[in-house]
Amino acid sequence: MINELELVLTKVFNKLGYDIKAKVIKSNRIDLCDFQCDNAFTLAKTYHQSPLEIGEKIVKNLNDLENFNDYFDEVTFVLPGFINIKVSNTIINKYIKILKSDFKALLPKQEKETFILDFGGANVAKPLHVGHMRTILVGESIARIIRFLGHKTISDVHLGDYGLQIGQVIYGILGDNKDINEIDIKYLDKIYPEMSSLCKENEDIKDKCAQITKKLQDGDLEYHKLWKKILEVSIKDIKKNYDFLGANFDLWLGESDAYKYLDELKNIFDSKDLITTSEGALIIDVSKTDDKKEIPPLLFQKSNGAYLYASTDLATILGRKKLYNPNHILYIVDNRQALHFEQVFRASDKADIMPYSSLEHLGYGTVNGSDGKPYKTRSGETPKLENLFKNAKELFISKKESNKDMSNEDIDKIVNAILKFADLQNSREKDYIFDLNKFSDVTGKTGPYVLYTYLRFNKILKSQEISNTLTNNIYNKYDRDLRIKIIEFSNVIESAFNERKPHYIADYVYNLCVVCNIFYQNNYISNMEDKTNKNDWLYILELSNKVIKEMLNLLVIEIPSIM
RNA sequence: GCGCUUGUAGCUCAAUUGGAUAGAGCGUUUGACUACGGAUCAAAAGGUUUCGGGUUCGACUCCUGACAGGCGCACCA
Repeated sequence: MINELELVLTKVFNKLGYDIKAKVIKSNRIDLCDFQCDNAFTLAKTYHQSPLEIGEKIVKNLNDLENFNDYFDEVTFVLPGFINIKVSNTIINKYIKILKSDFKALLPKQEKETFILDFGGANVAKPLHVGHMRTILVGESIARIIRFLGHKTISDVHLGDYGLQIGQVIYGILGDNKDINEIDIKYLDKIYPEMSSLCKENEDIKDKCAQITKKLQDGDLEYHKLWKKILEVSIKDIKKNYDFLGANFDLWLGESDAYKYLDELKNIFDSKDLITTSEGALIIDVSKTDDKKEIPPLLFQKSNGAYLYASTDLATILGRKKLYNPNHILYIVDNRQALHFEQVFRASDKADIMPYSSLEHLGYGTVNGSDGKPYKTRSGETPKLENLFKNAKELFISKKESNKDMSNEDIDKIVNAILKFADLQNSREKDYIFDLNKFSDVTGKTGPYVLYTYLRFNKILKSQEISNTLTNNIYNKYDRDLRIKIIEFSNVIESAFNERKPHYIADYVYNLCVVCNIFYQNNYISNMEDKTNKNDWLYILELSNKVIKEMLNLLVIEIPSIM
């Protein structure tokens, strides 16, 4: 609808001699109008006239349009320069009908592209924590938004499966004389933190662990066997947790899979003379002459010959390019790695592997506890993700007497909704506070509120006959507000896609539900005598529930059968 | 030290990317059903957007300085 309004206004602009594309936005003053256009200000500047003069001219021309009523109820000029638009029932219903017949009709038409999404990147053998939930939710949500617009996505979990922590764990296993068949997730959860702190205290042990890691990477058979076992056990646990969150990965690859590209990668950099030696290590200078800040060089290979995070990330880009030739690679990774990605992207660009512009680091903020510090349990440990789920579930069940009669499946879905909505309504890139109390919160701006709204309407819809016709009537303010809100959804998805921000969708679906609930409270449908009115409303409700359902899907939230 | 980032109601967060009177939820106070699910709805109180300067018709938003928090800076990932 906004696009069409812009076209109409642009035509008037052009007719008046103003060469500019009109911009229409949602009104900031819904007490005054539905939409507003603020172009009179900018026009005033470029054409050296007063906003008043220009604005009034535009408004007059709009009002003189022959087909004015196809679009508008009222267009007015308000000082200092606002053009306020109230749209007509005709255009509202036109768009409602379009959506009803083709739900995606109003989305922007874009050329189909391939996106690789790199998220979830857990480190094998290290316990999962709340931060992993963040990357999963943001990553999976963005993947679904991209797919909704018709693009192709390939999700890759990109496990950290070949780094120092593996050497540490193997060192621990050997020290314990642990039988390979007795290695399970409980053991890994115990041994990794032990070895990690041991290495911090003892340089010699750390060196030994690094040597083991290097030997593993060089193909040592015994270590390889242990590594395989660690992978098997750890991935099984990771999958269990990621399944609970509903994340789907097309690829379960990791750093180790990038190793086969390292030689070729090195040759590419060598052939372009981009690698230099520094203190025994190989580095790549990624600074640019016009840099305002100093970007340190990328460390490509350690002095002992081992490869690092940056090199495997580059090798991964090379591998992805060869296998899938994507248009974009998106990394949904903690903000703290911004510098790392800046270096990697620059290096990739310099060596013509993939251009800088096609690589995006979608950083997310740190998840903190209610004290504003990284989320910890009372005893000071980082809580395991699995326990978090368990606690959330218990809290939810204790919330209401009837909750314990629900099926386990429904409980899981609602708990998921609580966690995901609480998480995804925050803007992606900022740190945020993860409050356990939010787990038990089911009123207000929460997942359950949205689910409740959907289920309530769904019950009415299922019990009624609905014909697929809509009159041109709009019956009251609540009705009108709902229709306008529904139409907005395509614009919301477009912005969420452009900026890779799922919270736009969370915010929208919540607000849509608020409008729905106000409508519900004020309009009683079931026993209505006016059958035309009744059918129109059912038609609208059916559409709004469809929108809610699709938006929830984009937020990775499933709908339970009952609440 | 260099760099990045954040600062909005008591608390947790938004603000259509420079627009009008800065919006929600929680919490607090007060109301609403012999109706489709009360996990709902209506209303009130709560703000010098950390502080100062600048840019302009207009600034939470951009620039600049201060203050306060968080984070990153080569052989971890």
